[in-house]
Amino acid sequence: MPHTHDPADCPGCAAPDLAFARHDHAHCASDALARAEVICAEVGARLTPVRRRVLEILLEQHQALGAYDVLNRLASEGYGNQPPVAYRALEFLVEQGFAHRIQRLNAFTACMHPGEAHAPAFLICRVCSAVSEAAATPVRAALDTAAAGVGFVIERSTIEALGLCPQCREAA
Amino acid sequence: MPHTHDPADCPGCAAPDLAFARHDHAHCASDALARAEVICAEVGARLTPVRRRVLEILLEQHQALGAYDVLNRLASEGYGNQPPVAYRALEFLVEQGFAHRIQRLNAFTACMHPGEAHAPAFLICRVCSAVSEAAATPVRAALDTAAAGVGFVIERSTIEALGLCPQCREAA
DNA sequence: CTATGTATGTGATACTATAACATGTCAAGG
DNA sequence: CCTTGACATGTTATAGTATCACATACATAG
Repeated sequence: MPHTHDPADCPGCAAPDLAFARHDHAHCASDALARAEVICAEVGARLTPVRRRVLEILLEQHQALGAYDVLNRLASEGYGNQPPVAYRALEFLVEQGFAHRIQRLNAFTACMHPGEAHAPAFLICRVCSAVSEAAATPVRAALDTAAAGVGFVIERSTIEALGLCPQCREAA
Repeated sequence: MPHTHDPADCPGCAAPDLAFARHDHAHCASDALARAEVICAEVGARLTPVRRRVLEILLEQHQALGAYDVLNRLASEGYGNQPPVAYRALEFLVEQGFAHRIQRLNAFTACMHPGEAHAPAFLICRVCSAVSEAAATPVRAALDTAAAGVGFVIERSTIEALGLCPQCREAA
């Protein structure tokens, strides 16, 4: 049941460090899914069963999953079990902005802010593998400035950081 | 013949947009190689024939080469022709800071500033495939700020941008 | 109903990367 | 000198990631 999204109402959205903070993940996930459905309806994209299921799988945790991890899940649930099945669904989700590819991990993670224009940076914990989508507007601005200085026009950017999340840092 | 490196003396170093600017590439490449030799001597690392040759190959152009591209070159010149040969040499070069891995391309490019501490950002032209190592200190600072805001400690960062270099932009 | 575009199924293959173990090389210490 | 140990390379095999190409199904507009 899609519902209007009020960030103030959403424990997940309220925290910028979503992936690293305790939060109502069921809400967080169902909300992202609902927003994806709304966006698809608006733009006429088709959130088919496989695509929807892949998004659900990605939304289960704040980590990145490899295409073959996704594929194994799909296969065990009766969907196709050939690589293109997973890759095509993932490609669709990335195109629509419902998921992001994490270059460093050759893996994919659900987008926590579908529909909102954003230049994301990803914070990847090397211990617990949590992936957090950080606000990167200033980062992207600095990158644009550096590029503009040499006459380069940026079309897509990849900003990823590997390190320790607050919890794992404290544990160490 | 190794020589002392004076940036003011180096047409390459003078331009921040090295890869995109016309420059004395022979000088640019031989200089980077010479600096790598000096650094190896200083830290006791061994720039063996394969490693040196791989660095020379990477230095031939301001583009990124895949491990298998490098391997093919090596094989055609009588070095080993198994993947580990290339991967080990590339790993050494990256560890020593003589080369960088471009995550987006699964490829490697020679470092234009070996020995100088730098948090590089890479500008990748999608048309001519040139890769430029841009000054990214402000970018990295913005990223550190964003990470610190959520208590995340960055250990390694990947900052890459895909787009159009000045030449290709003009041509389009 | 059927033509068309889009999505999926499927087999094969290409590309990227590492494990594991054998062999070679070189320099320091006996 | 020679041995020993650390590092580098050679080689086989295999793991992991991604795409091609073609067949089939499915939904919707005309």
